[in-house]
Amino acid sequence: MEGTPTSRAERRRRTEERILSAARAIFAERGFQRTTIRAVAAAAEVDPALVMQYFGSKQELFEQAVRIPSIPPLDGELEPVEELLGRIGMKMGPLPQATLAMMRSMLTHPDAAEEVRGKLDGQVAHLADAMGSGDAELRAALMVSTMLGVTIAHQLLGLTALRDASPERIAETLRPSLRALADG
Amino acid sequence: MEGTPTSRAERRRRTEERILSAARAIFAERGFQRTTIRAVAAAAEVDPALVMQYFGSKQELFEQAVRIPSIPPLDGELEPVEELLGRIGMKMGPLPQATLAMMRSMLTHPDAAEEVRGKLDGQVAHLADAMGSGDAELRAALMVSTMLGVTIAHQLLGLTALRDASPERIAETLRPSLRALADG
DNA sequence: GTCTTCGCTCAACAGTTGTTGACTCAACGA
DNA sequence: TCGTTGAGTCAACAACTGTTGAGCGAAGAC
Repeated sequence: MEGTPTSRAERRRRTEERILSAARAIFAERGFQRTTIRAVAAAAEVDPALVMQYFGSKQELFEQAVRIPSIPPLDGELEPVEELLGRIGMKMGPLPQATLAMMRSMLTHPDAAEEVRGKLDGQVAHLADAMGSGDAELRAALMVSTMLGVTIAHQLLGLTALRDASPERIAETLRPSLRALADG
Repeated sequence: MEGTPTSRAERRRRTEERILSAARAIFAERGFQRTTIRAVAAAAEVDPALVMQYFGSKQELFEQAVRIPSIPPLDGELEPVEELLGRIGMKMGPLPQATLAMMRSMLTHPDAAEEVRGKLDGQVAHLADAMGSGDAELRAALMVSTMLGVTIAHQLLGLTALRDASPERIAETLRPSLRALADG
């Protein structure tokens, strides 16, 4: 029993984070449309009106919830291709809720689609200009698409053959395939 | 101006098909949740109540609309793996609206997710038992996931690098990658 | 202690949704 | 010709949705 456990500013930050956390979880599980402000509020043990007061609209709540702390760009050492091949395992492991929420919504929420397309286009460009040859952009796009497909099948659809495979094993098995795309 | 262009039975079949066609288009474009009975009815130039009278519920309308005429199983000649590799091009070309509707909805509509998972699991099993070796099932699952990812990126997200690439070129570039998975 | 600020709740509005029942009218069988 | 069937419409209900404004009560400033 602390005397004054929460100052006003502290209280605000906590409930705000509680709402964001609940929103991330529900957006990730149901996608944008099927997520209701009321459901988020209930999960955060808060009145629905408070969610509006904090974030203005459902759309802005979504944007805030899926805004990712921006991964440190690169260690700058490895070639992008080698780095991707090295990080497959990590990308197969448990993804942040924000990413899942984004992916879950990208096929039915135009804004999410735009956002994801932009991010993927960026990865493609980044890979492509480290690959050189003529159809590098296409091959890079197929690498990114492959990662996307495996992630969806694994994390969102739960294909039975992938469900109980460890991230490392998936990464290992997938590597030759991506390698084939990386080279001509 | 035909005298009696439409018998009663004929009329019914036509409007039913008109509704189904409109439903497929809108489901494919917006997914299950964002598709409204009213929108389908309007596109079919029909009263919303008629849609209900014909199909009973939005869910049943969806099921009927995405029910695919079941592709002729196989020509029975080629090995499944070779057949997949041969048909990549076709799968990259314009897909039936029913398939697009299914894919569009699979991340946000539980029933669609279940259906797709089942279909993909089937393809995985079919591929896997033609591949033999130890981790065949995992490799088959990754092949299917790759196809899924490329299709999503190409048809639903519209990655810029894939948007203006011809189906044949995509198939050609993707083949070595899938080949690498098919062999150990 | 007082006044103010502000986190938070309550109750409600307005729009949209899936769904339903009563009704109209032309096609059909006798 | 006449009664019946069934395709199609109209108006409405009930539930749910995002969103809003008035108000309560405790933390903070003075």
